[in-house]
Amino acid sequence: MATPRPGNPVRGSTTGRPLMAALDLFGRRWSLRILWELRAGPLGFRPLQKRCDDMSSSVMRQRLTELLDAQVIHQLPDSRYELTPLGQEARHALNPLARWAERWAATIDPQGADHTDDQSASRVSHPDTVGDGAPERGSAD
Amino acid sequence: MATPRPGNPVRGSTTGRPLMAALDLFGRRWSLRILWELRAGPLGFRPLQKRCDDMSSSVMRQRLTELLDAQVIHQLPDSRYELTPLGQEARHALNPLARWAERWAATIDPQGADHTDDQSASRVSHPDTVGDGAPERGSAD
DNA sequence: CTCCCTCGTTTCGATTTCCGAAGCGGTCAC
DNA sequence: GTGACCGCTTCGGAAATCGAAACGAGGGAG
Repeated sequence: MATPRPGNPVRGSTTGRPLMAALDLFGRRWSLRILWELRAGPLGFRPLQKRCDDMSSSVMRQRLTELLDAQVIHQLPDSRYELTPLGQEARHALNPLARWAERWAATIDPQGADHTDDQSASRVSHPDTVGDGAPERGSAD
Repeated sequence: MATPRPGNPVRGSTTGRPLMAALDLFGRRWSLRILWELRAGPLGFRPLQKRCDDMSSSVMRQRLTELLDAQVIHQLPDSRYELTPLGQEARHALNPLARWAERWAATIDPQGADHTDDQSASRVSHPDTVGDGAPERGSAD
């Protein structure tokens, strides 16, 4: 399937508006997750796959190709995958969504839910919630 | 398919971390688009469908059910769909992504810009990308 | 050297999701 | 009545995704 690019018609939108292209690209299964899991640094194929809850390798290859094509990630000489600067920006654009998810959890689930099989919702220690890999940013959040 | 909720295991993640639930919910086709198209105010089923580039009604019903279930939208007495406060927040959390999409377009387009089977690609000012809808009434954006 | 493990990647059949068109019952205008 | 919307459902076919197996390449251990 064609990699969505701004300026082209995409799935579900005949006009190539950038946002629609982005919504197509990131609306595909696992793309956002891959972006998210690469936040802490480059990862190889199989390690990345494991982090993504062992997603199927065929789909993973497909997503990686699309993200490479969209210049959101690139491949290092040692063949690991890394976010491009553009990719890092996209990843940062995800922060508000992550924060919203926390509020969401708190709102629809005020007491009942014990998502206690992991350390969600109220902890800052896990490098996994909203924490950027890099503390030194002044960028656009 | 079960509507993703924070605190439950979701597709592709056995832990129910809120972000993963959100990524599952919004990673499904059209969900983000629906959120986006409801930004300007409540819409009925068919009008909304038309705005979403005539997506198939079956999938639309499915997405609506999930979003209702997740309390991101609700249904008015006249049966139109509207963002809940929570939904509006989610919709706002999308703004950075919309802005990123613009930068993305600007970055990767200069080179590959011959996708000329539509009218796009070189105008930089789309009136409809980040602009919150409904300028005609002073809503709270 | 062989044995074993990991790596990136491809292939293929089975399952799930999505599409798209048709149809249902309802309301309102003509 | 007819016709045009409406919210919503059904169903067959197309497409995306899954999951497991396999490939060659590389590396370390014995």
